[in-house]
Amino acid sequence: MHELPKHYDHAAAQARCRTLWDAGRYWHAEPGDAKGGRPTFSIVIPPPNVTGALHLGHALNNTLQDVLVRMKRMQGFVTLWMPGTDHAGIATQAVVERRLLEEEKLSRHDLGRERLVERIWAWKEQYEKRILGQLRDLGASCDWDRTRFTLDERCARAVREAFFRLFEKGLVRRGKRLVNWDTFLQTAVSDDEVFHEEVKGHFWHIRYDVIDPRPGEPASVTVATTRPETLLGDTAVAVHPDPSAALDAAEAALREKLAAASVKEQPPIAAEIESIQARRTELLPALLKLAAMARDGRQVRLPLLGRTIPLVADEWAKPEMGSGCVKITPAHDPNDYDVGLRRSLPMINILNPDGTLNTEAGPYAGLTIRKARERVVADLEAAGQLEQVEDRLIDLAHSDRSKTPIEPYLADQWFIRMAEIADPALRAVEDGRVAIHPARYAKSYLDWLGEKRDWPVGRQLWWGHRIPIWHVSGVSETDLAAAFAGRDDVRWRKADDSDAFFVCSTSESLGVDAVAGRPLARDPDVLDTWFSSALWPHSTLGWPEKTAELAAFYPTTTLVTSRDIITLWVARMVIMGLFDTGEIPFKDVAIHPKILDRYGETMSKSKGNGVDPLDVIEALGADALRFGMASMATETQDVRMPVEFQCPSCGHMIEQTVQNRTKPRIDCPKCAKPFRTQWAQTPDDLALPRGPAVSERFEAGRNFSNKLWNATRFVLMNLEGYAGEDCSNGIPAGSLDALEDRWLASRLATVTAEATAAIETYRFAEAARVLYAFAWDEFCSAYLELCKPRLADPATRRQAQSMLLLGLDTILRLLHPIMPFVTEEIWQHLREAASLRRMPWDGAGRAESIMVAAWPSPPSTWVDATTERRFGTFLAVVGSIREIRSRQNVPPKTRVEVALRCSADLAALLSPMAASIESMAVATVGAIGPDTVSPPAAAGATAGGVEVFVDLAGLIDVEAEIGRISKENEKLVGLIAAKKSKLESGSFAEKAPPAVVAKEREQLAEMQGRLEKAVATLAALRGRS
RNA sequence: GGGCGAUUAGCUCAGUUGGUUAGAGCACUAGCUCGACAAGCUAGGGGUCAUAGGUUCGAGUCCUAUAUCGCCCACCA
Repeated sequence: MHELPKHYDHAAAQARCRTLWDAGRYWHAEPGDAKGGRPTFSIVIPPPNVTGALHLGHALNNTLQDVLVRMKRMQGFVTLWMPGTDHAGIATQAVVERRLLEEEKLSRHDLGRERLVERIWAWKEQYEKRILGQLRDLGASCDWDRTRFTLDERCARAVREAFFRLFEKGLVRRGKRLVNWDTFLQTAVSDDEVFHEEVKGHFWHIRYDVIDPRPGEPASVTVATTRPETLLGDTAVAVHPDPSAALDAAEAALREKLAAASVKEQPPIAAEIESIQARRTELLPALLKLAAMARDGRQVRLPLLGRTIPLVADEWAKPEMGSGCVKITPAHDPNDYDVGLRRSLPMINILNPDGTLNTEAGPYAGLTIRKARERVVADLEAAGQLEQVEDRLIDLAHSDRSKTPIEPYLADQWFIRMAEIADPALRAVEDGRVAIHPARYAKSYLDWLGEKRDWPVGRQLWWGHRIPIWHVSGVSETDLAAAFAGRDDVRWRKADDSDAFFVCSTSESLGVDAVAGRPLARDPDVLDTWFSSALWPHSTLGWPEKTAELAAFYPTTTLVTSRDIITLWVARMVIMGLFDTGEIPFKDVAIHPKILDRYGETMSKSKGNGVDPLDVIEALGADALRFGMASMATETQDVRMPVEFQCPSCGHMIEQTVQNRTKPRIDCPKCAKPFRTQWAQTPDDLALPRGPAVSERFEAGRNFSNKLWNATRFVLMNLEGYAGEDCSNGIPAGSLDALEDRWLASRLATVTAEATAAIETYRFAEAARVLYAFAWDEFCSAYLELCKPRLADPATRRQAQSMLLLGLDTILRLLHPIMPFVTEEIWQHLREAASLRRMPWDGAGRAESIMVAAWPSPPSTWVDATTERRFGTFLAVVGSIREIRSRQNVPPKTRVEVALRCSADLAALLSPMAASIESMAVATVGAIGPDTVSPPAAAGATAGGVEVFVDLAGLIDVEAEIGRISKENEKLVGLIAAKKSKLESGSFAEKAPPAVVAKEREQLAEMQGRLEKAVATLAALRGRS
């Protein structure tokens, strides 16, 4: 006999399974296998950044992908899950640079481009290994032989080719753009890499004097700014061209808002209206004059530098705000930049790339922004130009990567024109070729893409794909044509604003030093990380080569990702996939929720509210983590996950709160022993045992693993004498005479269909719930219990063994995508102990691993609603006996005498089940049939049309029974009254569909019958007491 | 400012096109060491489905408003 340990050992099982899977390479996909018409299924992993370790979001994302991939593989698809990591340009370089500065006090310039890139590669090797290891720990069945990296040679080739094609079509341009400049990393960053944070600041009111004011004209204008140092780059002061009309419009808008506002919102709006009215008398006359002066082309003097700058009329200056006038610094403010373009103003860049001021700033050149601000303010004050200083909270843009303030900065940038290439991507989602699940997320995709904003792709970094462009000046079109004659891997284009040429090539090196004696200079920029990410589905498969992989697996089937990168990544993949290959990159996009902590905050390492997936894997097992993840993957937007610290000494769970989550050590309130957290710094703290941050939400999965393990343990303990099935359809000889066997077969067919459909439509939580409930409540609690007496009887033993194996094996296969380790471990035990078993859906031979076992496909003829209903009656009878026992405080081992009154039909059904009732309810079943008479002292109940009598003679607490029945009757009377009034109200019976009405009547009759009987029982009991 | 979503048991969440007496896990209460499983078994308590209106024979489910919370996007001299 094959006996298992009492507890499932997840650590040992995980190690064994990984060895087995790697030995068999079951995760590997060969494109050649798809030739015989076998369907394919492919997924590319959203490549994790090599900046660090995987977090719970990754665990969720990858669990869901693996669930899909494992099911499809078992269903016989040629299944590819492409793994890989992302070089994450700016993020990775920032991390490495910061460490360099902290540990060696070196900047990237001290090291130089080549050596810095070497350092980053070393970092990448280390973290990539760790990340891939974590994915394996999670059980991800990626095709490890194909692991890619967004910066590897294959991806680089695709990047050069894609860029080249964009360049060739004139979609890559270079021009002046106002960018978010990160002065620490000295690169432009995209809007997506910027976060806003409120900081305390000031609002400075500065007076600019009008040049040669005429009588009756204002002698000065006052403007307000939070960044006084930018006045050094001012090239105008703006006033609204028609301040009177603008005030009217502002007031009208406010009045409209006031009318629609709630009572609570009204006062501040009313105050705003008042302030506008006040402005009409206090400010408007001056503004009107200024507007007229602006039309006359009058000028003001820039304080400190003394330059003369024009007064311009522009709608951007809002008369209802501030002084009504605004300084214009086109090179350092996005709105001012627009004004500058509209009014053809000069644009003066006052910053060096490192954030110090350049020579345009005159005496302030060389100062940092902070120092310059102090000096400018002091000098303004000394000059008497500073009118007022207010304290104010400022929403300041910071770089996501360096955490330093962003400076808007005018610079030459590469960008990709979206106008032409966005349309096909819009259409692909509009017409459903790319389907987003849940569908509501399609809106953010379409909205974002509809704006068709140019994509700035250059980054002034060293870590990334170098832009495949060379600059050359002083040459002619003819020189270039001569130099690159016969080369179709080279294209060039004249710069828009100079006589230089840009030369683009798909080759890594152009192979020439000079064109007509002029040197070629490689562009120093690298591409935005998202550029290589956008190519990920086709670049990993070998594009632009016409590889077998590309033919077999592209377009991929499904992309699984979280909602925050729908625009950044999903949309760009669709754009580039269509542009490069003419085909969509994937058919389905499955969006999954974000995991938040108990307060609804996003998890992050810096907040200290995160959970390390490896802690969960270690403490509860990878299957527990995965089951929890699948259960959380509902269609709602976020999932809250309360986090606890687990005391390493006593196992006690300590709720993680805002107060304790950043403490380096915590004293366990139960055992009083201290443990350390991720924040431990001092040697004393570091010496303590570590208390992992976990969540009780994963315990259900751990318990479920153990439940499956023990169900298996039971089956294996009872396999003696098992000789395999002797019929070809997998259903044991003797067919399905027993009700419970027909029921099991029916349930297996139903549950298989439900679970399969749920996974196929990305309802992972539904799949987890259905399988959990079936395995636990139906297979273990009901079927397994029923088998106990049958296994003891030689006449039924063999049938029970076969059916137990059928049920267990099916459950294992259905659960394998969600819980691969425990199901594989059990599978291997079954291979050993029950090698003769054969499932109806198995072909010849037996799978060495459950990974490649056939997905169950019970015939729909197994589904039998009548049997399921009847079995429900049986379970209800057992349930009501148990309930009576419990209420009567009958000791668990004491048998009770039971009689059942029911129709002849039901009696025929229940009689063969008597032994089962006896074993499940610790009872002795007496009479069953229509003529059954209630014992004189009995506790009664009605269950699915069966009257259950438990003889209480000698055991009972009659008063308790009277109390219970009375209480129940009260409830029943209420329900009956409600139902009656509903049926008799007239309108219900007239208007509701007949089927619904009939059902209601049926229920009413049943309730009334039940009540009558209960009243009779009550009378009998009262008579005795 | 624009868009999207959430509000159901103490906690975390399900709840299909409107139709039995609204479910699960955890937590709670009582009882249980019988050879599958105490990470378990049996039974139980606990919900005017955020609030106010409306549509309907019938609303957790549909509509309108309100409140609270969250996310995305844009903007803030």
